Amino acid sequence: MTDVRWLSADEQRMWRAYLEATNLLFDALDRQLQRDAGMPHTYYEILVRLSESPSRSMRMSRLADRTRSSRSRLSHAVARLEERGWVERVDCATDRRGQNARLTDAGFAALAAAAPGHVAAVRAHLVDRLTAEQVEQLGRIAGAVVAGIEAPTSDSS
Amino acid sequence: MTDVRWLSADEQRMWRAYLEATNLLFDALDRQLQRDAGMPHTYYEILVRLSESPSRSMRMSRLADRTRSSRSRLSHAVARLEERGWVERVDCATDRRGQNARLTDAGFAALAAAAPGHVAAVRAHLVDRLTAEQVEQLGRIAGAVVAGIEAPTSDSS
DNA sequence: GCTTAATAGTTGAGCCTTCAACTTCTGACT
DNA sequence: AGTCAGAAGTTGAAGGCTCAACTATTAAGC
Repeated sequence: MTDVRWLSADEQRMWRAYLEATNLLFDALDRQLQRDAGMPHTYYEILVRLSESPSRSMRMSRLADRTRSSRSRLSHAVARLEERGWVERVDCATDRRGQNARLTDAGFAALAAAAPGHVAAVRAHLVDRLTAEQVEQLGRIAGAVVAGIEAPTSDSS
Repeated sequence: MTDVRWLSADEQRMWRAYLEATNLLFDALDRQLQRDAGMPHTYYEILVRLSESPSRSMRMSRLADRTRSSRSRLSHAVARLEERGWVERVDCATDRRGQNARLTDAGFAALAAAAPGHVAAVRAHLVDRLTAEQVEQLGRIAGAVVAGIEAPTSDSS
């Protein structure tokens, strides 16, 4: 920790470009969803995960892991989604501490209404701007980053 | 807009991996900065941009553009930074509407103190997990995304 | 069986961001 | 000079996120 390994010129360029692209992209997607579907992207993801479960419901902690969200964040989010009638909380049968979040029909409808516009935006801003090769490259790069953060190497300070 | 071009399996995989990686990465970086330097990443970027200006100051609107931030966000942020004594507002000489944000010595010191830990985190979580080739690939990909969002093709609905 | 540690989830305060006004000033046009 | 559209910044309210407590329940160790 005594002397710092600064970024090289190439690394610096990449990092700033990545930062810029990601900021722009996420802002654009969030704005599109907020405007056209009345929800932030994190809520959209929650609905997606629930919709993919056969029972359209999932344990809170599992849902938090899947959406890479803190339990606190998820708890607040589900409370909001419940107010809108898009999600219900159901007590867990086997564990009295547990809660299941269940997607309601209204929630499914909201998701179905939001999806086309969102996918179009993801295409317009990201997927359709890349070659098939780049799609593969980005997938690999993202995988490496996820693996690195999930399995902290050593100190992590 | 009548029928939707959903993502292919490959595209879907990439998109989710990218989403996951970016969420994890930005959360990790934000937490590191907040914990060790007491500032969110957006504030760090503001300080960086100011520090790179010869006069250590910049017009508010220019700074907003450079940091990809809304004017409102920047205004709030600079207010916060001013409270901490890291930035000062200075009236613009040539345009009475204008304000310049100026990095103070204390602000520069705070940035200098924060930088090593932040760079180490960027390395640990991103740069050092990629090959030189991947650094170049990601730079190119990010550039394409930025170009696409900056120059909206057509409808953008 | 009893104690203790760990898990599941919630809550409230504080902070950051967004959005939509709003004020002030400049520049262009007449 | 006079008008008026647009630019520069700010502000306050509303909503989402983080952090640190906190409750309730389960699992583990003795």
